[in-house]
Amino acid sequence: MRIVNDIAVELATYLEEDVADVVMNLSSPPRPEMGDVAFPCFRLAKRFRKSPQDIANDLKTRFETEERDAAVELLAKIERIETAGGYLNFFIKRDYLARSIIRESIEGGDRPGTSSEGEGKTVIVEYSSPNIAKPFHVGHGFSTFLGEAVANLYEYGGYNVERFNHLGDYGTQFGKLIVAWKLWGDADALQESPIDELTRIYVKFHDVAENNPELENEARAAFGRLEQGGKDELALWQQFRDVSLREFNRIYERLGIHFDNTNGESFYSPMIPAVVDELKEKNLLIESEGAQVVDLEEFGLNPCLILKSDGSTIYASRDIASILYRKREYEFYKNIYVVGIPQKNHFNQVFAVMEKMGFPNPESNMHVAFGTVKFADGAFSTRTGNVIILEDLLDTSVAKTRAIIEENNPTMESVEIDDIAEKIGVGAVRYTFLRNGRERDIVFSWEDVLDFEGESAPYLLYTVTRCASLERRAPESLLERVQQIGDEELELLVSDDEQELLKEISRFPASVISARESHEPSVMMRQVMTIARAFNAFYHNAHILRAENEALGAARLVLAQVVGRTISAGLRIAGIEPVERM
RNA sequence: GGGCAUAUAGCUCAGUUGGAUAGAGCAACAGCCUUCUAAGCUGUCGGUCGUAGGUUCGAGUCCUACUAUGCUCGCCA
Repeated sequence: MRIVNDIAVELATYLEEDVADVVMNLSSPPRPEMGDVAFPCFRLAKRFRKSPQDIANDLKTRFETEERDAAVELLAKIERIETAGGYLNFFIKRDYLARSIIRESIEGGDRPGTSSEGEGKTVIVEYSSPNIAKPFHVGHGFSTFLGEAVANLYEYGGYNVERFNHLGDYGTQFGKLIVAWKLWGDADALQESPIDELTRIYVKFHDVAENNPELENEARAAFGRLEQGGKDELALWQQFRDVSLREFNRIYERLGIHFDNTNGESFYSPMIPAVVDELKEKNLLIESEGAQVVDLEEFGLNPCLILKSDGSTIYASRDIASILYRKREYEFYKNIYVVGIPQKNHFNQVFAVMEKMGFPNPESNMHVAFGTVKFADGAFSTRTGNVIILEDLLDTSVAKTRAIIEENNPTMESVEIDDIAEKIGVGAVRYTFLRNGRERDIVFSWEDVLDFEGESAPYLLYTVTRCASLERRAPESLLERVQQIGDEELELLVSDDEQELLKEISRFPASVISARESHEPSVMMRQVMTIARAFNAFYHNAHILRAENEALGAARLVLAQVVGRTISAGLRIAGIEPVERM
């Protein structure tokens, strides 16, 4: 709400403080009957040597008697000012509040609260990053959904976003796969169901290696040959990579996610010698137990391993190479890694090495960490097959959605149901990963993911369909009136329900900014949920198409449209596609 | 043992740079479909904010210690 800023400007003038500082202190009272905007005066008590209550009273008087034009103009929009226990509470005129919030929201069109703050700035978001030859389970889903939402949040702020999928396509694990394939591989099975076959031999490798430790050495040797460009190894690696990528792309297609860059670890590996040279040149590399490390004691971290004792590379060296490459090619403003919490230490080390190398703005590299998806009795494990494949979860969710739609809409055509069930079912899964703070672990439960009541994506989508349905059913004359809605009509939205809803709508843009700055889509998600709840209460209590008079009906329909557009915008940022009916 | 997280209602979680009577959803219970979609709405029940100190006019929020849990601590990623 712009008037909040106007109030802050006045207060700042009276108190001779920065407007920004005053804005920070303004808040909303806990209950609507206490006002719309609150200013706590406690911290001013020392400065003025008065009680907060007295200061609040002085400010109230000052507001009410000030004769400057700006102040008079502002006061005209304020119903009254009250003081209560050290708080200065402003009651904004309801008609003004209704008109200004709706106008402000309409200005944003389908993207309310969008901005151009990021113009000319490139942000790299690395996310998803599955490992070749391993199943795409719901743990990868977390990175995929969170990363996409973070990328969307930056785009919404006008940034140029580069979506990176840092494929895990290199490392000792491929040595293991190569060895395992030569021992037990089945070419037909690989064509039939590549990930299953690769997982099978990978699991078998670990089983057998437990009693035959020399297999591990063979695997390391095989990876060494791969890195040296060995023909056999390279051909196998390429094949494993191709078949895996085919499966991953099917999932990304379904999710509507498109990466700008899918260079995996293998892409950066050849750049490592240059990194090693640079580290040597800067005297940062020291030998330790046969390996090459960078000491990070000054950062309170353990040494970062750059080259293993056999001279082959490791993930830290690949990540360092990738940062240098990205800076060179993209001149990024931020380089964001959406990777699980367990790798926090790793990224701290890598970023510390960057700082030691004299990398400009080392804090532009950041780790956006997220919690672990696990079962009640422990973490997922590919080796034991104790995982939930993301596609299975999506299919189950879509199937359940379909059953509900069929029950509620006996006449709906099958193709339409397919389309809607897919969007809602997938949306419900995505929402599960975005609803809470990202660093929280998720204990997987079918029951929770498939609960479509209360705080859920279907609830939000249902609210959107209610708004859409109103528009479909509205008579032509009302729609025309809505097209050219006037201030005098919008000013009719003064009931408690309407005012509450309006205030929640007005908070959406700030929630998007906050979500972006903290890389927490949940912040925006919650605001959207609050708007939906407020709308559903309003919808239940008030008639819209059958309002007391047409002017009020038109205003309420505009309100419903604004709600629909705002929730839809939030859903799209979350990667969830709104539907018209369900 | 060192480091980093986390601890709020029976369960899953919010709680804005420290501010007014700590909030949602689920579960349980009681209501609301002849009325714009009941995947909805309303109400009831439910809390020593892990424990103990400290800072402050004021602490769920900041500091210290402790307890519990999780992650991590070079040749996997």
